[in-house]
Amino acid sequence: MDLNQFLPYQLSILSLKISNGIAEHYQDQFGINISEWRVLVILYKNPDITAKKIAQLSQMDKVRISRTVKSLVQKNYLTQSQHPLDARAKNYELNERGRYLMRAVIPDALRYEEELLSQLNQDERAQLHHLIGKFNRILG
Amino acid sequence: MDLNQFLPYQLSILSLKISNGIAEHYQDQFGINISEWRVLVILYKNPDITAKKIAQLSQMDKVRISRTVKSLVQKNYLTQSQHPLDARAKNYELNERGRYLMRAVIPDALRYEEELLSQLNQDERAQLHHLIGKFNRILG
DNA sequence: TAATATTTGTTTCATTTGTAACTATTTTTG
DNA sequence: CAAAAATAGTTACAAATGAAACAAATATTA
Repeated sequence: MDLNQFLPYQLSILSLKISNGIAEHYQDQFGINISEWRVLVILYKNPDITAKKIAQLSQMDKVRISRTVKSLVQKNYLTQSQHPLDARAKNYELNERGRYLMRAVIPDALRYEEELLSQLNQDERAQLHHLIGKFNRILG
Repeated sequence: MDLNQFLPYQLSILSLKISNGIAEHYQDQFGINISEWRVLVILYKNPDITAKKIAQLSQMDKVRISRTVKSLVQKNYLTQSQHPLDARAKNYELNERGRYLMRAVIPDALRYEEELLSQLNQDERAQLHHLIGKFNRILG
């Protein structure tokens, strides 16, 4: 048995390389971590949603969401407001500063992705897309 | 920008699913974690090597190796011996109990991998292999 | 060969993370 | 409608992690 040929190992190494690279880049360039980045992306497209909804959309757990929105409010990228129907919940949305940040961050992210994908030809891209979909179906 | 279509995000979710599944399985079945599992696999094929060599082969950092071999020695799966030429280093190898464990763990791991791969046809397997190799080359 | 630099491995410390317990509120049910 | 159950979110605690400092030994170099 060769560790380097073992699929789960290969995948974890690969994904670690990619996400460490991104994490470092975002920390340096924008002072945000991956959790914060994910929540910001979600809120950019989905304004005025609760932590629960963020959790659903990001696949992050509620503790992490709680900490992340707290930090983003402190950094003054989000505004919090009472949920109109549920006193337990709060709604979150990007404030002007948050939207400004995202107008820089998102093109940057897409550029990074495009740079990765640009090394693949059309067939390889399609295969990648297909395989990711398939694994997600397999793994639930 | 859709988080769910963003490649680095998809990869990290995927790899997390796979490695969490495995981690839980190994903890339940054999009482070992992923770090321990990796070091055991390395030592199964490479007896009598130093922590440094383990680090090279596993791509784990030296702190993690140090802790992992310590724990494996405590759990009595490894024997430690002085390195003959370098007083700073120790050699590690599986003892009988460690080899016994690995004779159970390795087929189990390969079965898991095979179960994953069995859901792919021959073309898809080849594509997967190709893409992993390509990404590793791209990302260094 | 003595001084300096490098290497091997461990420990310390701060950070991240997840589980479980908790509070507060809302929903369900008898 | 009151009691019980469920839900939204936070906090407390413990485990995992990594960077940096460290000790000990080896290698280099002047």
